[in-house]
Amino acid sequence: MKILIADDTEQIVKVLCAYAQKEGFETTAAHDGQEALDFFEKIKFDIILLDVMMPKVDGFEVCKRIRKSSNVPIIMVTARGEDFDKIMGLDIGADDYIVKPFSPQEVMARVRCILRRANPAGSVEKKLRAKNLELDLDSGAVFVGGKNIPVTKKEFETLAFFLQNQNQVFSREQLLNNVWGVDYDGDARAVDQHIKRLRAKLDSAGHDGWKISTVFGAGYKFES
Amino acid sequence: MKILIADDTEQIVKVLCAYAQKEGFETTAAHDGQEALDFFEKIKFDIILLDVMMPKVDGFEVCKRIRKSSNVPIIMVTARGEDFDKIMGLDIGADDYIVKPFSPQEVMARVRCILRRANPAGSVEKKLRAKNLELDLDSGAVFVGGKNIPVTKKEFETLAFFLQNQNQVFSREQLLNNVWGVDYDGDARAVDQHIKRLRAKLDSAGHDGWKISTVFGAGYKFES
DNA sequence: TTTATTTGTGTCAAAGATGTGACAATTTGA
DNA sequence: TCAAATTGTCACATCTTTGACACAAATAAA
Repeated sequence: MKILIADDTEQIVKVLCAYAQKEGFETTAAHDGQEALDFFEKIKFDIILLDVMMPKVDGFEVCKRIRKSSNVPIIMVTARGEDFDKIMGLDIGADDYIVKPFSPQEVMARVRCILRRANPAGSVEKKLRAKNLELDLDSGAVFVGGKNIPVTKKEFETLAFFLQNQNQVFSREQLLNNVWGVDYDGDARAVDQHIKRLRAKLDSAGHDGWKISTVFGAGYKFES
Repeated sequence: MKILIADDTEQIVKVLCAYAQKEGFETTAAHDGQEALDFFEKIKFDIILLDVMMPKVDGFEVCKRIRKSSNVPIIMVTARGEDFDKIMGLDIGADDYIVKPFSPQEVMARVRCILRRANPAGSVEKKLRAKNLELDLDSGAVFVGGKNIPVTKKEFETLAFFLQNQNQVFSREQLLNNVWGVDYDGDARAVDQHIKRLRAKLDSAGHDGWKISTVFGAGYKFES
């Protein structure tokens, strides 16, 4: 699943990309309308997120041009609710719209909703797997060898992030950025606690060819 | 089975289409009265849903014009209860009407009801099942292990929604949107009360491999 | 070996989420 | 219209999660 995220605010792009990746999307970021159109020509996306106010070519125009050649789902992002009619009116052709400020979760919920609607067969992969470990993103459930292991929200998100980036070392700071959010400012050792709790739960369930390992002086990685 | 859904609010059209599709309808969406009439000329629908307030040609007018050439079942949707006489009076010729805000499930129940009335022979019993739990969508009855459990309307709708989306976590807000209606604005904790009351009733009836479980920090899900 | 740094882990308190009873508001039915 | 049933709000008790802290254990460096 590929998603194009177009917004001229670097911070927003980063956060949304992070979340989209967490859900298993391959993300592409554009910082103005022209760049968005360029990417659209080169890559076939499954869904597109467009900010209305962007340099060079604004979101409305990008949306209209894309619609000339594609029915790819488009979600518009705007700072003002008044754009509603313009966006949802038939002349633009967007599928949904979101008003700033929004939470990344809200955005991803809309994305999932749109994709589910566009793909009723359920061709969206909602599961993450590694050997005998399985995460169900819909139910928030973790299975080891088919056995359900109850985990908390943060533990689940942490584990999901590792599953999506296997065999890669992440520093505590990187994990905080990706799982907790870019503007989280707490003790990096909080990560340790979650790793510890995850290990305890997963250990008791019995591994098979995978583990969360410590890379001394660097951070943690999920090995499989 | 083909259904025409005419409403100028994109959000409402989308939700209703999604529900209708889930029940096996082929859906067509119109966003104003003229569009609705155009579709009516081209396609033979089994039932038509008309919003009263629509651009270009309002729902009353659409209904009247359709009635000149067809007896297709029509359900009117209105924001005010005062339109009752106008809709149900013989001068219009609608078969049923629904007042906003409504829940998508309520609409589909009316649709099924009208269709059964119009076509008694070809009707199919609509039932939802999970293990020893059974919901009869037509009568609104709940059975656990064959034993009837009396539940209220909202409780039934909540449970029905869970049955249709098993093993998926829903936030209180999502449940409000899907069961209470998209433009319902009340305390999200109302959901808690219904869950609590449902649990109490279902618990006393004896489960078997299923339950409504709490996902801390996320919402509720129906597990089976 | 000694020392400094990093990581593992038990404990705990604060923040926040949920369960629930009481009651008010609303709807339904007679 | 009144009474009963249903639904939603509020307040409060309780439970969960989470992250900070302290100290022990492990690792790397000297």
